[in-house]
Amino acid sequence: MVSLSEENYLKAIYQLGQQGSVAVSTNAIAKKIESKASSVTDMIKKLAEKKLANYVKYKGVSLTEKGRLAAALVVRKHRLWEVFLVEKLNFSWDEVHDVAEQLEHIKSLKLVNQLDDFLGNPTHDPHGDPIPDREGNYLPVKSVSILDINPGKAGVLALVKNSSDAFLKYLNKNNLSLGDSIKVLDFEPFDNSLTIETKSKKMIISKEVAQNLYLSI
Amino acid sequence: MVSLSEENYLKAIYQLGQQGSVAVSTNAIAKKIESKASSVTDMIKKLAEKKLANYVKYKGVSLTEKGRLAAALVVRKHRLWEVFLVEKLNFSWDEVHDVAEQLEHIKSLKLVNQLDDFLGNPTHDPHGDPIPDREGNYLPVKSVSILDINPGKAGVLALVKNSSDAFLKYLNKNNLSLGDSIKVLDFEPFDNSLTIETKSKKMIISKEVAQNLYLSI
DNA sequence: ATAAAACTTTAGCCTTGTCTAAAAATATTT
DNA sequence: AAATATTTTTAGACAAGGCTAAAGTTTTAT
Repeated sequence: MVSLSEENYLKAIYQLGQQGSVAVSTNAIAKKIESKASSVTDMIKKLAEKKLANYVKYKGVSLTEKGRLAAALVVRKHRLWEVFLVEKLNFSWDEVHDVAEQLEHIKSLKLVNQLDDFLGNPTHDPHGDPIPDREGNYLPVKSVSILDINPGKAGVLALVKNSSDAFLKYLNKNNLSLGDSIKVLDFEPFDNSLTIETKSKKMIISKEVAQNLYLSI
Repeated sequence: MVSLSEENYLKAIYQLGQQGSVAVSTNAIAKKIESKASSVTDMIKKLAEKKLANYVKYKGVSLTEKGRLAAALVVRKHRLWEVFLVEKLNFSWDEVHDVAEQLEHIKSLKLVNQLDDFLGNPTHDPHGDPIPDREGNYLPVKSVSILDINPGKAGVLALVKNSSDAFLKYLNKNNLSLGDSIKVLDFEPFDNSLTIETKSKKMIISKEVAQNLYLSI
C-alpha cells in the first residue's frame, strides 16, 4: 500500500527525471514538493525499502519499474480528473489543478478505468500533457518550443508547460487556448521576447511566457 | 480547516444522532467508526474545542450548528459521488461504498455543486438515502419498514438501511432493486420472517433482511 | 443502598510525516 | 591541492491520530 505522501514523492521523482528513469537530487525533490531536504532523505529511504526507488546515498534517487508504474498511475489519475473537471463540470483550465491534486490519490482501479472510458479515452489533459495508459505508457509529445520556431512560421498551441494559476490566467486574459493557431512574427534578441499573431491580435510575449508555450507544426 | 479524520467523526455523530441533534455515546461512535473509545474521547474533545460539537464529560456529544453543516456536507458529497459512480461509471450499488468513502473528503465547494448539477440534482442516492442540499437540508424519507406493512398490502422498495457488501449482494442474488414493487403475503411470528412476492418470485425473507427494507406506499 | 457491571476518561506509548540544527560528504574555487 | 561553498544526511523534536492499560464515573442488579 502506498500512502498519499509516498505518492506525491513518486510523482515528483517521475516528473523530474523523465518518467523516473534518471537520478534526481534530494534538493530538486524538496523544491518541487515544497518540503525540506531532510524530509526528502527520510522518504526516499522508505521508498527504497519498499522497492519503489533506487537510492544511493549522496547520489540521488530514481524509480524502479514498480515505482515508475505507481507514479504513472498517479499522473494518469491526475490528468483524467482534469479532463473530467473541464469537460463535464465546466471548470476552466486554471481551476482544476488543486482539485485534481486531491483526486489523484483516490484508490480504485475500476474508478480510473471507467472514468477513462466515460471520457472517451482522452490522450491529453487540458494543458496538453499526455495521459499515461493503463500500463503507464504514452506517446511522446512532439511539440516544439515556440522559441525554436523561425519568424514567419505558424503552429498550433499544443502544450503549456506551466499550469500555475497566474500563468493560465494570463493566457485567458489574452484569449489564448490550446488548439489556437499562433504565428511567430519576430524575435527580439535583446530580451528574448517574441512578437506573435493570435486569432484575436498581434502581441508581444516575454521570454518567461514563451518558455512555457509549445506548438505542434 | 477540518481534517479527514475529523470529518469521519462528524459524519458518525451526524448519523447516530438524527442529523446530529441528539447526544451520542462514546462507545456508539467507536463502534461505528471501528476505533477505540479512548480515541473517540480524544477526538470529541478536539471537535468541541473547534466549536463543532457540544461535549459534556461522561454525557455524550452532539453537533453544533457549525458541526451539523460540516457533517451534512460530507454526507452530501458521499451520496452524490455514489450517484455518479452508478449512473455515469456503471458501478453496481454494492461497489460504490468504499470509493465514495474516499471521495467524500475531497475539498472543493465548486466541485460538489457542479457535480450536483451535472447529475441533475438527484434527491436520493442508489440505496434510497436522501441527499442533503447546499444548506444541509433534506426532506425526511417517508418510507415505512416492511415489518410494519400488513399482509396483503404492497409497496415500492424505496430504501435499504444497510449498505454492506454482503447485504447488497444478497439483494442482487434475489433480483431485488430499488423501485421494485414488493407485496407482503405473510408474517411468521415465530421468527419474524416474511413471505413476500417480488417481480420475479415468491420468497421468504428473514427478520435480519426485513429490518433493512423500507417501502413507500 | 451497595456491589457489580458497563462505560468513559486519563496516562503513556507508538507511527507517520515533518521540521531545525549540526555533522558529513561532495563540488567548486583559487 | 587546500579552502570554501553547497548539498545531503543524521539526530532529535514535534503534531496528529491511534492504541493499551489503568483509573474514574455512571448504570444496573441484587
